[in-house]
Amino acid sequence: MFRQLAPPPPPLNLGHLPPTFLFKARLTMEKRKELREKLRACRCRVADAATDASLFIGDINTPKRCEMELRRVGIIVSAAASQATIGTKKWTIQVVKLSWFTKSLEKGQIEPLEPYTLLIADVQLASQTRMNTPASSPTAPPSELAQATEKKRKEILERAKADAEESPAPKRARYGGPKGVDSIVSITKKAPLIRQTTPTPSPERDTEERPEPPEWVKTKNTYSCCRSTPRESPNALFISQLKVIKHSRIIGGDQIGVRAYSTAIAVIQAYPYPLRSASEVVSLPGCGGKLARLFDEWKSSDPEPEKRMISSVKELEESRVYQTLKNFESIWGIGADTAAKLYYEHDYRTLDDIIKQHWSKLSNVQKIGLKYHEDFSKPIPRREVEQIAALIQSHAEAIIPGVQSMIVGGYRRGKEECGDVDILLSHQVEGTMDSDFLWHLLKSLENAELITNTLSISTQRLQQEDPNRSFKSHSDSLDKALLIWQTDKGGLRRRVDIIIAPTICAGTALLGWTGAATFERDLRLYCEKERGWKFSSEGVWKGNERVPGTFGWREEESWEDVEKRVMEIIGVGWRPPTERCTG
DNA sequence: CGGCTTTACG
DNA sequence: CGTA
DNA sequence: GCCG
Repeated sequence: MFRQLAPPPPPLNLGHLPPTFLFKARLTMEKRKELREKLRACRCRVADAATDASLFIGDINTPKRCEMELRRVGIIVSAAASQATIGTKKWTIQVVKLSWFTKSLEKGQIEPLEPYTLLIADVQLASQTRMNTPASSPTAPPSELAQATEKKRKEILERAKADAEESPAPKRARYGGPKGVDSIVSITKKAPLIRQTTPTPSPERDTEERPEPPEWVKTKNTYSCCRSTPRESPNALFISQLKVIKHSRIIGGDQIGVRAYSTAIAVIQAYPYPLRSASEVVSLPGCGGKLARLFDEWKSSDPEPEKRMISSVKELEESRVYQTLKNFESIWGIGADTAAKLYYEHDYRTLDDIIKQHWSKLSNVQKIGLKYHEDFSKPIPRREVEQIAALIQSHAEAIIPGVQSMIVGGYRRGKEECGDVDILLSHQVEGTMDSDFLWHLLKSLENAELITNTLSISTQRLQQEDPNRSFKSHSDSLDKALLIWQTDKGGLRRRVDIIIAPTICAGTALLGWTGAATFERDLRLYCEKERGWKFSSEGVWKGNERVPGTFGWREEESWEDVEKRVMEIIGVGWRPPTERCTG
C-alpha cells in the first residue's frame, strides 16, 4: 500500500476559525503542546486564555463535561446567572470534540464542525456571583471547643489569616478557582464605586500591555522542573509575603496548603516580569482566585512596593502563637506536631521553658538541636562551606584514592549563605564505595575532632536483603550521615550532611540532592505522571528496570555531565542548579 | 471530588 | 509516628 | 489551593 510519499499533504487552513482554545482534559501536557502546535501549523489562532476564545476543542464527549471544562477555565454558560453582572463580558461559544481535528488531519481536509459539536451556548465570565450553589450549610459552625490540640492550633492560625481577608466585602460564596477573569479583582477592590459606574472589566485591557508570556505560562505547565527558576525575582517582595503564609501552613501541619503555596511561589519566582494585576496572576499555572486576591490586596495596600503588605500576613507575624511555634519548629528534631504539643499541652512559650521544664522528655537529637540552636540559626558563608567540604574531601581521598566530592544543596544553587553543608561523595570506579566507606570516613573525621555529634546515620547497604524483594534491591541506595561539625574548638557548630552514592546512582544522587524542594517534588511527579517512571536519588526506574542512560558514571564524564545525561533522558532538559531556585 | 514526592531512622 |  |  504505497501512497504518494513525496509531498506532504497540504496543511489544513483553519485561518477562518475564531480564536480557539484547547481544553486540558485527558491530555498530558506534552500531548496538549503537540496539538496546539499542530493547530498553529494549520493557521488556527490558538488562544492562550480561554476567555479570549470562541471555539473550544476538547478530548471530551458530553455536553455536561463541556460545562465542567468551561467552568474550570473561568467561563459559565449564561442561562444560569445573568443577574448582577453588569459589564461582564458575554459571548457565544462552540465546543467540538477533539476528533474533529484529528479526523480532519487524517483526511487532509476540514471536516464539518456540526457532527462533532457538543455545545453551542451563550456564556459569560465566571464571577464571584456564584451564590446560587445549592450547598447545604452556609456556614457550618465549627462549634466544638476543640480540645484536640491539633484542631486548636489550626483554627487559631486559620483565624489570624482569615480575619482581614474577608472583611471588606460582604460574605460571598467562595470563589472556587476558575481562571482568567478580571472580575476577581473587584472582589477585593477597596473602593469599587467608580468601577461599578464604569463597567469595563474586559480581560483584554491589561492583557494587551502584558509582555509576551513564557511558553510554560501559555501551556499552563505546572512542573517547576521544566522551567528556569532564577534566584532573583522582580516579584521578590510579594513572594516574601507568600512565604510567610506557607510557613504558617507548615506550622499548622497543613501539608496540602504547603504544597499549594510552594507551587505558587515557584511559579512566581520563575516569572520574569513584575506582576501588574490579579488577572495576570491568574494566568499563571498553579495560581487561582486565592492568589489573585492576595496579590490584589498586596498591590493596593500601598503605592510604595516596600511598604506593601497583606493584612493576614501582618497579623500572623504579630501573633504570639505564630512567633512561638515558628521558634519551636526551628529547633532541629522538632517539627510542626511537637511544636504544637509543647505550646498547647505544656504551655511553653520560650526555648528556655522547654530547656527548664522538658529537658528529660526530649530525645537525644532534640537536646542537641536545642543546645546548638543559636549556632544553627546563623547562616554559613560560601567560603566556609568550601573549607568544610575541602576537609571532608581530603579525609575521603586518604581512604579511597580517586573519590569525587560535590557540594550540593543550597550551596550548589548559588545561595550566598547556607543553612547547612551537604556534600555528596562518589567514585567513577564501580564497587569502590562499599558500605564500610562512610564508617571509615566518620572515624577519620572524628579522630581529627571535626565532628562533635552524629544526629543520624543510615547505612542501608548493611541491611540484609529481603529475598522476596524485587530486583531493585537495597544495595544501590545512598548511605548518609547527619552530623554536627566544628572546625575549630570554640568555633560555631555547623550542620553537615555527608551522602555516599554508589557509582551507579551518581547522576540521580546529584540531581536529587541539589534541590530545591519544589523542583524535586515536581521532578518526581513529572517522572510518574508524564513518563510512568519512578525517580529517586537512587535511580530512575521503569518497573523493575533502570531506565537506560540514567545510571552509571563513565571515566570521561564530569559530575555535571552525568547529571545532564539523566535530565535529558528524563525529558526535563538540563539547566544549571542556579536556575532551580524554586524557593 | 480525589490527589498532591520520597523514604529511612529514632 | 514524627522528622529530615 | 489548584488541577484533572
